[in-house]
Amino acid sequence: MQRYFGDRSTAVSVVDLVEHFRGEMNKVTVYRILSRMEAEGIIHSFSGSDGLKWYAACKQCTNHSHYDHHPHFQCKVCGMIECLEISLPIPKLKNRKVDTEIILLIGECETCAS
Amino acid sequence: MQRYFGDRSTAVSVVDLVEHFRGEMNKVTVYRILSRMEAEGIIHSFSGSDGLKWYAACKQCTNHSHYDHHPHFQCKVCGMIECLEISLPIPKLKNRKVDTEIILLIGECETCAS
DNA sequence: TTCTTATTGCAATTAGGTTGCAATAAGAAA
DNA sequence: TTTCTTATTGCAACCTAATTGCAATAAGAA
Ligand SMILES: [Mn+2]
Ligand SMILES: [Mn+2]
Ligand SMILES: [Zn+2]
Ligand SMILES: [Zn+2]
Repeated sequence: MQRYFGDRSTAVSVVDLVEHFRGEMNKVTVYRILSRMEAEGIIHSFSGSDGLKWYAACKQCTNHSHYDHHPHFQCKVCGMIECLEISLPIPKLKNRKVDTEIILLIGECETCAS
Repeated sequence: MQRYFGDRSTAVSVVDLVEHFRGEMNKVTVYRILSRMEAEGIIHSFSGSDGLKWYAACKQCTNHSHYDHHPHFQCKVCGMIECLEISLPIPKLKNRKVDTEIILLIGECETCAS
């Protein structure tokens, strides 16, 4: 599982992971390893637009602080999701205190757009 | 159900709706009416940070075009979600075509912050 | 009324995700 | 090596959101 995330730069849904490791390990084990790796700061998770859970490798996270508050981009054609190493400004709202923003940009990736 | 959304300015999760109309109508009916109202442009839906489905009244939608591409704000204390009538700039990405952004701002609402 | 379509209730099912518990694997201590 | 202890895994069962099939009822048009 460690190797799986080490070799890829894009995110992967839990559904796909369970399918990928089917026959090799139980789906409960997949969920548990993912939880462990997230707690250790190796990967981070987020919800896709359809509500499914996705995971991706962390680039600058430790088990004490997750630097995973970055936007993600999903291609509406092939479904691929990738982490964006950019930081967008958090808008200020009157009478409300905003401290986090969850952003999912949707469009077409390089492959699907050409 | 129409009245329910007409009287409120915040979003409501489907779970809460099913609970609210329990005894009055079947949960399947709740889901079906919501689908219908969304198709008619009366309400719009989105996923919360936990993956649950939420609905809110549309202010400028028709059955032909949904103007529901606005950010939402969720209070991490009371869980309330509201539509934000602001539009944030869609960032440009190299080699990718971005046409939609799903944004959920998280923080504390006026009531919970004071 | 009669025919036709739209809506609803209920049970069953699907799908993502979790929990309990026993079995096994891995490590440390002796 | 042997023994004790902890961590990991498999499997079945369970939970909850959401969907589907189908019969029953309601609503409208003819
Ligand atoms: Mn990421
Ligand atoms: Mn909204
Ligand atoms: Zn693509
Ligand atoms: Zn609040």
